[in-house]
Amino acid sequence: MAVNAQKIAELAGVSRGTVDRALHNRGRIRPEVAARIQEIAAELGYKPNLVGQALSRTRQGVKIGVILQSVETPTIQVVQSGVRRAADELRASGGEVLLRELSGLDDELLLESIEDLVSQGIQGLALTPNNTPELRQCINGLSEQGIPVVTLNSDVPGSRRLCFVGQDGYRAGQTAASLMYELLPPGSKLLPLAGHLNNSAHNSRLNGFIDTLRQQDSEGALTVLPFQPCFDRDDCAYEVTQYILHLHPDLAGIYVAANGQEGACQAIAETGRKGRVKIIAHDLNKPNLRLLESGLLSFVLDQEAFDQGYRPPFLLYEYLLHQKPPARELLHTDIAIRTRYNSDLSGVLTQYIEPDQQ
Amino acid sequence: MAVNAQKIAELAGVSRGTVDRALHNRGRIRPEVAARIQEIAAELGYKPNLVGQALSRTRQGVKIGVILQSVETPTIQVVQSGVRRAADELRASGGEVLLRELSGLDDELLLESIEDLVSQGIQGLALTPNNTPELRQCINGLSEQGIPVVTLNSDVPGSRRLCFVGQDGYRAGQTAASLMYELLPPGSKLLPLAGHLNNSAHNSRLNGFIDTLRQQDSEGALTVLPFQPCFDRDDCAYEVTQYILHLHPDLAGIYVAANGQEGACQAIAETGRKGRVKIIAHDLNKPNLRLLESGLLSFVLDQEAFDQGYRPPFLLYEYLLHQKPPARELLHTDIAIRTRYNSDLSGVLTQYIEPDQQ
DNA sequence: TTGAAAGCGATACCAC
DNA sequence: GTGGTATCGCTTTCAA
Repeated sequence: MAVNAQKIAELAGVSRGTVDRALHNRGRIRPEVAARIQEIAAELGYKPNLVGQALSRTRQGVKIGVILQSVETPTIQVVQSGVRRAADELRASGGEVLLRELSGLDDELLLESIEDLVSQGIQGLALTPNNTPELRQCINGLSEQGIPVVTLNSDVPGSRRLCFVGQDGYRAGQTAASLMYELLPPGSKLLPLAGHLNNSAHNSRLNGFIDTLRQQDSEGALTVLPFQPCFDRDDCAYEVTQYILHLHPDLAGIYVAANGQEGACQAIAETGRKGRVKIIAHDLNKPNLRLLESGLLSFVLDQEAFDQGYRPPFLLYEYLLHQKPPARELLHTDIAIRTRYNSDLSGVLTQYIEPDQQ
Repeated sequence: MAVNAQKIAELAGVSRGTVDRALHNRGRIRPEVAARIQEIAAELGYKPNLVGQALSRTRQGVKIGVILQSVETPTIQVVQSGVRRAADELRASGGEVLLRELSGLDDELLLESIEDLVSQGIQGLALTPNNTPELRQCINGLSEQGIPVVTLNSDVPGSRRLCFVGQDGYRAGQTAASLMYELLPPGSKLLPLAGHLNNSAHNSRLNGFIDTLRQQDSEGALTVLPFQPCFDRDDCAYEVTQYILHLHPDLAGIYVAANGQEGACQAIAETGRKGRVKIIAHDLNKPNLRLLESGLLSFVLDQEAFDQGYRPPFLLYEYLLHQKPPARELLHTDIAIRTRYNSDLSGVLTQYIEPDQQ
């Protein structure tokens, strides 16, 4: 049987309440008594029973707010299912999750939603933020008010958020680069396709990709063509790919840093170059899984979007209930390299990539 | 505020105790009362508060046994750190984990350890089993006694274990095959290196690998040389690789299904074929990470050994405390494709692959 | 500054 | 069959 507060109390000749105050530096206790109690606790290797702790604290009730933007996109829908799962599980532990789902990116609407949730009495907030000065200020303000904030999927670097949960885009781009390096013979020509030019998450992927290829040793070096923006549109990607194929019939690889992979794949398929032009894209979802299975996509780099929704409520819960901060300020989700054979393990993944489930 | 047993009791005009019996079909209750209570509970969407439930049950105390064999191997050491972490976390919830660490594979010693743990009063057991008739019988026996068993890392198929947590070797082999298929030009020669001929886990990798390559369409087909056993020894792998290189100077890829990757890599490096012969091996550990970084290994397929140790104690805990069986009988850990760029995310992985930590 | 006691939610035991 | 009550471990009043 593990030691509990009662045992320490007996050994110290005081009451449980006193032990509690000593161990949590709550004051209202004679210093020498506190010291002795802490000594005894350390000696016995006392660890508070988290279940008891949690149960006791449910008296205050833990209320956590979550705001997701761009819920119309497949990736955020996976994030969403992670949040829902977390909400379910936390409910079974007396926690409450208030979820707001917003379409598109709208700073004003976002700030309104925050206001609303705060007025509902949330004690912690997780959200997909916009990287604007207003929002940074808002996050810092909440933090000062004692409402910890977790950013997810995208970050506001340098703000006073508790932590960020999401992909390390630069690293993901590097990973894509190393895959290309393995896949293609020296001297091969590579085309990077960008999304919107002002999307910082996608840009860091692109930078990671390009930087890494530039660093390759000269003997195995690949030729990187200038990147082309596609605005996350398949029709643009299709057109660009066709055009580049025309200019460079010996094109050997395409890296789709944002969206548009279906367009690029179509162009490759139509020109009979399937398998001869290797394509790497991001995010495991239904269409991408099909492209993997058809052999048009060589790899998909997944950002584990489910985790990005699932973890933040728990991180806040832990922080609020046990004062336990996250292990790191940046909690980068795994960069999962997916092929057709490791994309559907025991049905675990399929439920994540199915956004229209209920 | 979520509904609790008290509220249901009030609405039904009975006591909490009666509600409890009704909801858990414990008998000693008038059927019509039970029915009414269940109806009310369903209507209110009652979910028992898991924290309260857990706390209540700590009175009996949950004692879980874990037995690991071959603790001298790097992979099992990672499993071990997963078990230790789980033990720590469960202790904070009133659970107790009794861990037995055995060197090598020894059926007799294993059975003794089981006996020992059972006599200590464990209510659930997780272990790395040998696939022998005696052990199958033992597992079935424990299961009948009401002691659920979880197999981990390797399985005893068809036994009455609660579930298995570990790699799907066949799928892993398939993944390796698909990587080779992407990496190498049509017609390339491939060498599969096996471990011991009687290791069923390693054999299923090999089968997955060979089957998948045989199914490739003829236009992109690769040539698979007869596999060579290396007995998990680097010196054997080194010798075999040198010999095969001699016979087939145009060798383009090596798949190390078991161990011996360092020997194979050395042979490739020494003959100046680094990068020209692609090598894929299993399990992310210190030496393999170095080989990845040096570029000798193209990919490492990791089996997430940490999870294999971490999850079983929780699965048993959940089962014992809330009668909640695992989602599936086979809980296959992710087949993680690792390159140098996605092998060390935020330090999360490094602590797993560092077996000699405390 | 300290102790005693009342919860948190569910379960188990003992009366009736 | 059913209700009452003690209990798990901890936090938080309220008295003293």
